[in-house]
Amino acid sequence: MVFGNIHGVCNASLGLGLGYNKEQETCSQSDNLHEKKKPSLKYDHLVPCLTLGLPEETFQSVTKIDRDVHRQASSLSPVSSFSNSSVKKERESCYGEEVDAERVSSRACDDDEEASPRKKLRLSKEQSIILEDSFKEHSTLNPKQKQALAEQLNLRPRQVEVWFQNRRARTKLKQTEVDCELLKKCCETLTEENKRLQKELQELKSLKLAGPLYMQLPAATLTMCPSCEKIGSGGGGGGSSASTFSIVGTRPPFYDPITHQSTPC
DNA sequence: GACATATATGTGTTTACATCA
DNA sequence: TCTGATGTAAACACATATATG
Repeated sequence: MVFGNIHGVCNASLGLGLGYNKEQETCSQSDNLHEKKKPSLKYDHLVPCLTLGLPEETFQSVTKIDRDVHRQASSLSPVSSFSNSSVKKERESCYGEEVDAERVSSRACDDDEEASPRKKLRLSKEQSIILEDSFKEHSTLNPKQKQALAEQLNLRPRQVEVWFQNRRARTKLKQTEVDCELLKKCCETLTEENKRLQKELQELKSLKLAGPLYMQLPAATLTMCPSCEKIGSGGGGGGSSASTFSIVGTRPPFYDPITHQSTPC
């Protein structure tokens, strides 16, 4: 998510985005058939980040999901799941017996599932707890885990799969809401920052009109660039616009409202 | 009865893999 | 043997339907 040029500070754009720590997640799965990584879409480690800089520096948002691992898992799996709807329909009609058998074993307390084909399952508290715990461990399941959970909970693998899908959706929704709030706050902060910068720019322009800036400022007001560690002379050999010094007492131009750190020139 | 939530279903996309020319 | 095209299966996200409290 990138919001470029929200407030348009001169030629630089403001990038307002959500980032995430790319910390390596440890694979908690016991049956590491396929060194499964968690999908990067997972929001648990998203950390909001604001960038104030050139467009090319704007943050690249959540990367494409690494699906490879799931494919590998699926290809290795002895368990067939009816995830593809068309296939599912076909198979349900062809293998009705199998499906019915699954239904019968799906829930101990559902005696008359034949009566209502879409009677909604209500998970018991224990089942929910186990599923939640499992979800905390890993938000996606490989076929083996799915099967094991299904057996443990006396549910169909499909039900476990659906529960995880819906659970991921809920997590994402909640995270989106949190992110939205965060972005609003960031936006407000940046708006204020933009105002301040505009004001500062006006002041600098007015100073420049009156003469070279460095001639007007006491030496004590010049600071060293944290990046190149030199005091820029501004209008020396290059362009005066690339000045590397800033005025003490004001925040540096590229101020990160989140980290409260300035970006070096 | 309206509403929120949980569960289920349908659809489209992506990817790995197998097969074939 | 290598390579690109093609088909298939599996898993997912997402939207939506529907049962339930």
